[in-house]
Amino acid sequence: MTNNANSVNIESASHGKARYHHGDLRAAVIEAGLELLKIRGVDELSLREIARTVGVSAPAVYRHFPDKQALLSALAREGLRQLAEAQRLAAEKSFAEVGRAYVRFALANPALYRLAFAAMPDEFQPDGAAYEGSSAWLLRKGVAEMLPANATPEKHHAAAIHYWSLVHGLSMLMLDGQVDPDDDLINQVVGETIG
Amino acid sequence: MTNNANSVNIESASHGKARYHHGDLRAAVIEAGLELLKIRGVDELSLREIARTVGVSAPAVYRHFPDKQALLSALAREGLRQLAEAQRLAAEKSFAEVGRAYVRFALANPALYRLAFAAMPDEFQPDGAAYEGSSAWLLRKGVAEMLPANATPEKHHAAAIHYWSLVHGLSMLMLDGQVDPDDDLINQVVGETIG
DNA sequence: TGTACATCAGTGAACGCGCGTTCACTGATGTAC
DNA sequence: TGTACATCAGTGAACGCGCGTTCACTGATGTAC
Repeated sequence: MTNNANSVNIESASHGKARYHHGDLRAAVIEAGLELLKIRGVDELSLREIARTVGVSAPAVYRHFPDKQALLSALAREGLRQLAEAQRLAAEKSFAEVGRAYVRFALANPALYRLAFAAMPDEFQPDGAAYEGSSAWLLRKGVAEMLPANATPEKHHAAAIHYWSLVHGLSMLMLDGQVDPDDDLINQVVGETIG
Repeated sequence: MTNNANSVNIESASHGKARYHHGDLRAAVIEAGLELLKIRGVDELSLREIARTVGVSAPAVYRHFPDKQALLSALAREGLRQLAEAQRLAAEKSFAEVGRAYVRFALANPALYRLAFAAMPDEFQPDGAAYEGSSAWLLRKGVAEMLPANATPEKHHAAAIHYWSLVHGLSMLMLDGQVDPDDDLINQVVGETIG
C-alpha cells in the first residue's frame, strides 16, 4: 500500500492494531499519521491516537518530534511529496493530465491535502529549499510552457497563479461538498483553459 | 460597524467587555460570534467564549441553539449573506468587479469565509431554499451572461464551476499564505477570463 | 572475556486545560379569574 | 385591583472527556579499559 522509503517495522496483528517492534519510530509515527488521515479529519488527528496506533506511549513521540506541530509539518511534507509525485507521473502524458491528477489526488486524500495547505512548511515557499520540484513549482513550469515566448514575467506569474487557483479551488469545492466530484466535470473545468 | 437587522442590545463597556442587557439573546450571540471570528480561527471559536463575550452563562445559549453545530451554522449563514451582499453591490459596476469583491471579502473575513464553506447549511445547495440570491447563484448568473446564446447547459455548468473554482481557489491560496494577497494580482487573475 | 559506566529510547503516572453539555434551580413576566 | 399560577429565559455547579505536555524512571545497548 505505502511504497515509499518510509516503510518500517509495523506489524498488523490479527486484531488490527499496529504494533511497533523496533527500528525507526519516527518513520512509523509518520506512517501511522498518514494512515489515520485517511479516516480522520485534520482536527480530529491527535498525537495520542497516533502513538496508540503505533503501539507506543505518547511521550515516546517526543523523542522524535519537539511538539505536535512538528509532527503535523512532517505529515504535510509527505503529503506535498506525494502530490508532486502524482503530478510528475501525469506530466509524462500531457499537461492537461497534471491538473486532473492534482484534483484527483485531493479527492483521494482529503485530510492529507487539507493539512498540506493548512500547515505547509516554509521550505515549500517560492524561496525555500523544497520549492524546486514541488507541486506549485511543477504547475508553474507546466503553465510556462503553454505561454507565448514573449510573455512577460508578470504574465507568467499571473498565469501560474491562475491555474493553481483553478485546480485548488475545484479541489476544495469538491472536498467541501459544494460541487459534485464528477470526473467529466473535472475534465471540462480543468481542460477548458489548457487543451 | 455591523449594520444589519441583527444589531441588538450589546453594550461595549469601557473595559471592552460586551454585556448583554435583555432582548434577543440569539442575535447577540450571533453578533458576538461574528466579532470573535475576526480575531479567532474557526477551531478556536468556542461556545463558552461567545457566551462569555455576550456576558451570559454558557447554558443560556442552549435556550436558542440546540447545540454548537447549530450556532456555527447560523454564523455560516450570516457570512454567506454578507458575501452575497458584497457581490450584489459589486455587480452594479461590472461582473469583473464581482470576482474582485468575492476575493476581497474572503481576505477581509478569513475565519468567517472559511466557516461559511466548511459548515455551509444545506439550504444553500442548488436545490435548497436559500440558493437563489446566494453567492454561488450570483456567480452562476453572472457567468451565464458572458456565454454565447447557444451554449449548452453543460457548458453553463462547467463555466460556472470554473469561475467559482478560480475565485475560491485564489481566496484560499491567499488566506493560507501560499500566494501574496496583492491587489494587482487579484485583478490580473480574476480579470483574465472575464473582461 | 569481564566489568563499570554512559547513553538514551521508551514507560506510566500525572499535570492543568478548556471544552460541550446536563442538571436542578430561581426569579421575572404575563395571564386567568 | 389583587391573587394564584404557569411559563420559560437565564444561573451556577458539575459531569466526563481527551488532549498536549512534563516528569522521574527503567532497562537495553554499546563502549572503555
